[in-house]
Amino acid sequence: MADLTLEDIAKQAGVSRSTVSRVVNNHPHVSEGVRKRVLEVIQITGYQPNAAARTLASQRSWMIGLVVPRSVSSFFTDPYFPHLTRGIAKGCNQHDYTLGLFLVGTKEDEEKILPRVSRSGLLDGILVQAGHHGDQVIDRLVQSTIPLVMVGRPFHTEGISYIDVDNIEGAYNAVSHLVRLGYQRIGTITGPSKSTVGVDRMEGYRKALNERGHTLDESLVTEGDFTEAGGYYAMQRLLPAKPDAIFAASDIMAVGAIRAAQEADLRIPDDIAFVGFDDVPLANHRDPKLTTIRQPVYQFGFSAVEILIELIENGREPARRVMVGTELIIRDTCGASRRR
Amino acid sequence: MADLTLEDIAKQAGVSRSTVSRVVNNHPHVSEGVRKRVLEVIQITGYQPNAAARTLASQRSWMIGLVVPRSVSSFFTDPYFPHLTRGIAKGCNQHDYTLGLFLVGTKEDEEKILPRVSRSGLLDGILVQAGHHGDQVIDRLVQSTIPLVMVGRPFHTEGISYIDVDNIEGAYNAVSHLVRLGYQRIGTITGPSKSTVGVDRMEGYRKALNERGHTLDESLVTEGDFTEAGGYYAMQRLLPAKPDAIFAASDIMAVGAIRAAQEADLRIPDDIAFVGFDDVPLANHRDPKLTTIRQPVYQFGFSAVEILIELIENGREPARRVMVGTELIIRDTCGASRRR
DNA sequence: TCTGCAATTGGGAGCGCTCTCAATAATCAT
DNA sequence: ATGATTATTGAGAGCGCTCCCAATTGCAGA
Repeated sequence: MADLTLEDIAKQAGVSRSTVSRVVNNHPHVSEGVRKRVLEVIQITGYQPNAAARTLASQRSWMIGLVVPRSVSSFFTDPYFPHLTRGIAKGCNQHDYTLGLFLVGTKEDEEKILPRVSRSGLLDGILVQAGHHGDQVIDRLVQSTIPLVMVGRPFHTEGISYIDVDNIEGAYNAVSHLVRLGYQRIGTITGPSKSTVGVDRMEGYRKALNERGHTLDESLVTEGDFTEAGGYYAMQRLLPAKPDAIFAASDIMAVGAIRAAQEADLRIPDDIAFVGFDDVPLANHRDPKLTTIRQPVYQFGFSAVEILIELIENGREPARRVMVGTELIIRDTCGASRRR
Repeated sequence: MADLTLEDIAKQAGVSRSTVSRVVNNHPHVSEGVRKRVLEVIQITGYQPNAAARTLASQRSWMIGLVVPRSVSSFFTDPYFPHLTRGIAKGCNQHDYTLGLFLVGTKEDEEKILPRVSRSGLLDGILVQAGHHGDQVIDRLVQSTIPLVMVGRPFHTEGISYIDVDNIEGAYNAVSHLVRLGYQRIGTITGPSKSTVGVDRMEGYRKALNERGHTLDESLVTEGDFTEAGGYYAMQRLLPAKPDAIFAASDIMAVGAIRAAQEADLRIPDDIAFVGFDDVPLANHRDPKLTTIRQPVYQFGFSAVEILIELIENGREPARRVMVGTELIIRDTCGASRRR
């Protein structure tokens, strides 16, 4: 099964190594008869070309790496990652790439992983999940020469390729929806201001209020960290300002915020409305069901791979930028069904 | 930075390729002076040995693969996976292995992935997440010659190495706890009977009832699928049998079951008690907080890697088996604080 | 000083593939 | 039939490393 070489197949098929190589790689200039015969031998023997030898000779590993920096702590808590990973895995599979996973957990991990991913002969390209501003790994990776696509927009974008969800527009739509429903004191629980996700969703909130003639009240804005507990405490901070609606920059935070609101004996959506962001399954299983912004995470991962492959094949320049749209999912917590 | 070869380093340090190789691989028989000089050149130039060349020459790729079969659908819904993956990634990192991720989503994925993982020169060993009985990928992988460790016990274990959580004991402890608290009609929502996890947790339930003089009432047993919705419907099926306590084979199902119980106007734990399994963070953030069995998932993944590496280095025979223990986490839903 | 031995170093083959280039075979126009 | 042209095939070098073996060096003991 294993450990057959090109030469073995060649011998069995009565041709040369070169010819077998041509067949395996689907190159032209092989007569139909020979191609068929070689294919047959390969079929029977179950021959698989040796990955290392192929990589060494062709200088292409057909492997890409997904690097998740240390500052991406939501790896555990957020269903975002399983879906992203699935999309990426699917993309790799479909294009015959192997996926390497590099999770940076600690500073030591960082020291081991950085040299490894930039080592020649291992990866053809790298996908980096965007993290916090100033993350070591991201900064150092970006200046390597290997093709690279950021998943999520980084703070500094000069010359670097990325794919991102249109967070500004998503947040804008969420908040506009609340405005349209007539809410007057719309607060927000933002994501970390050290991440572009956090900043952009805040920007969308700001934009929606402005365009629709609301003034931004600082007492209705507070920062969360994309965790349930973070949302809970954020809501407690917001409560004194008497908001009648909240846009939470993530569903998980919305869940925490709702818990805090309920503990304060507020009814949802009668006393206070909520819109989240992400559309995690959880949000659809609770009562009341969460109105939210859905992002196509699976597709997002899949596309990231395709962009990277395009980069690998056609060069890094110019940098590619892709934005993907979102969708407003109206459920119970925004009160749309009972108002208007 | 990249594309330096051993030969380049050798030239710069005024020694031979062989000597540099010895230094890089920390082999003996290099004089201190030479070693220092070579190390210096490597330091300055940022040389990294070419992975493919090394793999080809040494027949070791220093890479292991994690294969997640199609029948493992909980990949998305369960926090188990992020933690497992983190543990595995940590193990790889610490032992200087690269981690390859192979998620099998569809039948087509299967056809692409199977040849790839068994291709020589790519992986030194494979970790396979246990899935359902009869899963193609698992069966075919197991009979390959490459070192392999199953994460979770498979149905047929002859000759194969695995690491597993002691599910029987965990479930036994959970149910024993309920018995001790005096509950009389203890029901269970099991996992799929096609998985050993499901079977074992059921076995623990059975064992606890038997040993403590309860008889097993079939109307108090129903099968779930490790999802929230599955738990919800399972609970609805159980309700007519009037259980006063439920052991759910996973927290996620417990959450669904609790929702169903609450909709039926049962108070928890006064009217009905719950114990889950997994200790997902979610379970600790809700009200009432879930009593559960904690499994050391991170450690589990880490150990799996170490077992695999041991296999790679010392051969597949004999098969290694490791069981890891669990811990009962007592919170609100079992009613321990108000009873006894 | 010389021999013997161990420690250190260098040279060479080879891992299994790709890819260029030359050789051969097949095809066609003349 | 002949030379020119093109399609098919094979040989060989080389990708960058490891590892064996032989050569060299250093040093202790006689």
